[in-house]
Amino acid sequence: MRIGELAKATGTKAETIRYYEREGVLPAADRTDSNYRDYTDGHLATLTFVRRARELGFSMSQVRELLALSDHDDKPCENVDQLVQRQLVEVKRKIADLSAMRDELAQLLRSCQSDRIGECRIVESLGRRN
Amino acid sequence: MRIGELAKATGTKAETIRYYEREGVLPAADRTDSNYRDYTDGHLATLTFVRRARELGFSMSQVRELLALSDHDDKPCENVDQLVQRQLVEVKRKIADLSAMRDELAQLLRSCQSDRIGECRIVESLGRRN
DNA sequence: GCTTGACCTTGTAGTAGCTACAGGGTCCAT
DNA sequence: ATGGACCCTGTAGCTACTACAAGGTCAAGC
Repeated sequence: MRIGELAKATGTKAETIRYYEREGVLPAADRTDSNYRDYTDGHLATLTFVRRARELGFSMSQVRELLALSDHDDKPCENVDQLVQRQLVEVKRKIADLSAMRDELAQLLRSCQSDRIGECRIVESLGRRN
Repeated sequence: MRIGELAKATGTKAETIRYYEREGVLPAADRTDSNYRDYTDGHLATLTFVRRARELGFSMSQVRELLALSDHDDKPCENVDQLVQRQLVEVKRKIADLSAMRDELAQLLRSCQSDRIGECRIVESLGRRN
C-alpha cells in the first residue's frame, strides 16, 4: 500500500509517517520502481501500535522501547508492564498539576467582582502592581 | 538589581529572563556602564506576573495579551476575565483527555495476566500482531 | 599589579513531535 | 501533451525554554 493509503487508514499525515521512519519507530518500507514506499499489513499494525501508544502519552523513546519489547514473544512482559505503570504515574501527576491550575483559575474568576482593571483582583493576584 | 538577583528572586534562570525580554513579555532593562542589565522593582513585579501566568498554563502570546490588558487600569477587565475563562476551559479539556488516558492505562495493566509477551494483552491491545 | 572566580554579555544550537513548505519526479486520464 | 493527484528529499518552522561557546567586568586576595 502507498503512503497516502496508510495515512488515511491510520489517521496519520504522510509527513508524520516519513518522520516515524526516520525516528525508527516504523521500519522502512520497500520501494516500488518509481521509488514510492510500499507498505505491508505489518507496517499498518506497527503504525497503529505507535499511534495508540502516542495517544496514551508515551514518548517516542518509550514507543521505541515498547516496540523492541513487543518483538520478543517469549520474553516476560514485566518490562512492558513497568513502562505502562510508569506512564500511568506520570499521567496521574499531570492530572494533579492541571487540577491545581484549574482550581486556581476558578478561584481567580470568582475573585474578580470589579469591572475596571485598576481594581481587578485577577491582575492583582497574578502579581502585577503598576 | 542585576539579572542574577532577579533570577534568584523569582526562581527563573537568567537565560529565561533574557528570553522573555526578546519575546517582549519583560521590558528591556536599563544598562549599567559595564552593559549589565539593571532591573527595577517594576521588572520584578512583571516577571512575577509572567511566571505565575505561565504556571497557570497561559501561552506566551496570552501572557502578552494579559500584560497589555493589565496596563490599562481604567479599561473594563472583562477581557482579562475572558482570557482566564478560556484558559480554564482548556485546562479542563486537558484534564479530561488525561483522565481518559489514565483509565485506559489502568485498564491495560489490569488486562495483562500473562507473563510472556506473546500472550501479553498490553502489546495486543496496542495493536501489534507479529 | 595580577590572578582567580563569579558574574555578566551576545549569539547560536539543541530539545519533542511533528507540520509545512519548496522543488522536483511519477502516473493516469483526458 | 497536459492537468491534477500523488510521491520523493531536504529543510525550516513551531513552543518555551535550556545550554553552551567565547568573551567582557569586577571585587577579593596575594
